Amino acid sequence: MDAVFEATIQVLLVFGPRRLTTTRVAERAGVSVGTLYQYFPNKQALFYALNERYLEALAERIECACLAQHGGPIETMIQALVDTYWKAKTERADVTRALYQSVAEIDNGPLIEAFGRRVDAATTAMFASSKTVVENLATVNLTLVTTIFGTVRSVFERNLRPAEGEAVRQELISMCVAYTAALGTPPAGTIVETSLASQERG
Amino acid sequence: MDAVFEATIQVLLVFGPRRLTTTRVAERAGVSVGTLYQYFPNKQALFYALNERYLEALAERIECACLAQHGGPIETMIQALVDTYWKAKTERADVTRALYQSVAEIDNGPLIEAFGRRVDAATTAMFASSKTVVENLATVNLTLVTTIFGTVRSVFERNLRPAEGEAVRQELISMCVAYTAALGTPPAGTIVETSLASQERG
Amino acid sequence: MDAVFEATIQVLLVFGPRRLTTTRVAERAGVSVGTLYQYFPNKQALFYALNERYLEALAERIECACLAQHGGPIETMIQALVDTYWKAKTERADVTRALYQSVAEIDNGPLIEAFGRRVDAATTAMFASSKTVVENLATVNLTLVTTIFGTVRSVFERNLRPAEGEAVRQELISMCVAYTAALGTPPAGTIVETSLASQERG
Amino acid sequence: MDAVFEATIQVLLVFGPRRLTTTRVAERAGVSVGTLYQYFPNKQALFYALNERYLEALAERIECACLAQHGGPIETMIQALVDTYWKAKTERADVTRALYQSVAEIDNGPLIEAFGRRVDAATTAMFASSKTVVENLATVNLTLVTTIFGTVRSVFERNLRPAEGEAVRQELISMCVAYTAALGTPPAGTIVETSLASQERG
DNA sequence: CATGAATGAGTGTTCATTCAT
DNA sequence: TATGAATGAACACTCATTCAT
Repeated sequence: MDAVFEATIQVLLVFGPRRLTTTRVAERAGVSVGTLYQYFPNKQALFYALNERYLEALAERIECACLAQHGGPIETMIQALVDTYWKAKTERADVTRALYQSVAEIDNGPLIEAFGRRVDAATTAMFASSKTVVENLATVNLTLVTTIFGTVRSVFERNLRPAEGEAVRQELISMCVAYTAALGTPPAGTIVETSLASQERG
Repeated sequence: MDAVFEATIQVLLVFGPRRLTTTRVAERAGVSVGTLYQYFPNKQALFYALNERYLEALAERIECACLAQHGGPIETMIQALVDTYWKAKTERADVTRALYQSVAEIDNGPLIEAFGRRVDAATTAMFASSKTVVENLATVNLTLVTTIFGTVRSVFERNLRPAEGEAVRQELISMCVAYTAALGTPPAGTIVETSLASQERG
Repeated sequence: MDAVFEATIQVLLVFGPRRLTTTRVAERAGVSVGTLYQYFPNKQALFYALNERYLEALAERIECACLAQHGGPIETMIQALVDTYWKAKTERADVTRALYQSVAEIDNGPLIEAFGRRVDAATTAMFASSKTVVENLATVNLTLVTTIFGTVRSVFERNLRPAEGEAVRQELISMCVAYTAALGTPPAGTIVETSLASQERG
Repeated sequence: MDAVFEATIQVLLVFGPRRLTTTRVAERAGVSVGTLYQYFPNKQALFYALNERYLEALAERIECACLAQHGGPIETMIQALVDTYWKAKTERADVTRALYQSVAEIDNGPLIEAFGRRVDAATTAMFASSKTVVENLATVNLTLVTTIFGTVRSVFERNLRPAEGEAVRQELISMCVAYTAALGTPPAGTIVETSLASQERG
């Protein structure tokens, strides 16, 4: 079973989503096609399960990391969040890349959506536990999570060199920290206006 | 020709990458398959051209927007950058989604890479023209661009509701502004340390 | 197209319904599988078309034969009917056998039903044109047609030797003639009672 | 064992010959596939046994019915023969239909042939015991049996409504009786000529 | 004996690509 | 140059059969 998932990733990386065949996956996993179809009713189910499993593990990991930061300072929270997500995506970059490709096989939209909401909940709870009171936490949290997710994705997509990726990771933390730090004190005279402020008026 | 590109996007959206066939694209474009193959030697070439064309237009648009901000305040630059990119991706969300799916057909990695570098150059030039001097501009710029690219992608991927997307867009601007504002004045006593500083020492 | 039908029959006879594959049919027909699928959307459609075409031709042939007998004596009508049907089924016994086997591929029930009704109509019209008035013509006709159809089928199914088949054919005519002849004069004192009589009373 | 046969029929009726699988049969019969293969070496053997068993039972039933009529009047014999066969086929119409479909799995030709010959023997003996002497009994008997077999089959195949089927059954008896009654007295001046006469001359 | 997971040859069907018209 | 019928390799999936437990 694990072998099948691993094989799927390998085939995805070596052959790409177009030339991934159930036969090839089975072969690589060291089982027969028939066996593959005893585990998964069809090809899509295999991909769905692969994504589900991956996102489940990732969600748990993030939830765990969030819980560990409860009550701490917001900067540490952000750093922990970025680091956890980044590490999870980076430590097995091949898996990450493979899963990005699996869009060709299934529409993992709903899975990603659910995953996002789940992480939102965990991080919101974490930030809410902070001593620093954040106004409009829902929006701020959504922004942080979406930004972090996206930046990691973009680092992969742009195929940044390791050093560049590392730099972006550290800067992302700074960015998020600066953002939350600035939340309470909007600098007067700026053109820029946060949605929080505008929404409060509107 | 344009009809073919448009048809490709439509078919991609309606049928998904798996059930996209050259015949269907040709049909939708109002030409015969044979004609399609006179324009493009094969299916991949069609997708390559589609992506290339799209990214070329997008790059130009961003370059243009950057040039317009030369010499201005950094906040306006950021706002312009985010707005331009966001608008480009949002105004034809269907195309954006379709192109995200085209990974199944071609590995657009190199195209995206090149596109990123080109945007980097344009934004770096823009930021360099600002009165505010930014230390370690390359890294800062890379972070900004990568973050902006990624966040937009993530908004699509997470399928955020329009209001949420809008909120994230505005907050992203705040975030980038706060980040650049904080660059000159690293708050003492923080755990967080920017990669710039650490790299300068390392 | 005709080649495909012919090939289907050949493959059906040589390999049987289980080992009939679209590839084999195409091969035998001298075309590629792809071409086969341009004529017929799927395997079942091929079989449906084959049956439809065959039954259509057969129905026309019978209708034609029936028309030719209009106004004649009933004995000649019966002989013509049996002979026409018998000849049609026998002259290409391979086709007949092949079609009997195609039940495995499609449920040709509706086709057969419609064919039967169509023949019923033709024969009823023919018998109605006879000088001999037949009471309860609908039932008599149904019996004649059903019996003739069935007997031919049974001769094939039982794999009777040619001489036996021929004998049965001739006797079947006698039987049908004797039946119609006896219709007007039910022999007194018989245990047997025709449904006509019983229905007339009931 | 009986459960397996019953299950086979059920699966045949519900899924049709194409989607009948050994696994499904085993499942329905409440045993494992392995067990199924201990009873029957392969799928064909199962079908062969099913047909054999059915035809054996049917033959016995007919033989029995024939014996019961020995020495009686020919009309009663015919009625008994038709009724016995008709009832056997009709009382479990589902089984009858299922067996008609099993042609896809095995060529039951030889079984049917043997069955026919066996019935021929039984009915010939019966008719021979009648007080009425039938000339050319072999041919007459073959005709009667073949006609009866076929008519029943045709009633199923044409999917006649119950009332129609019943009418045909009664008329079939009349027909056979009329046929045998007319055997001794060939009506002068008819075009029709029985094969008996023609063969005797030829 | 009974089980049912594992096997893999075989099948229906698709679709990128070609080429005669 | 445009066409679209023809091609056939490739694929997802099935199912009769085996055999370790």
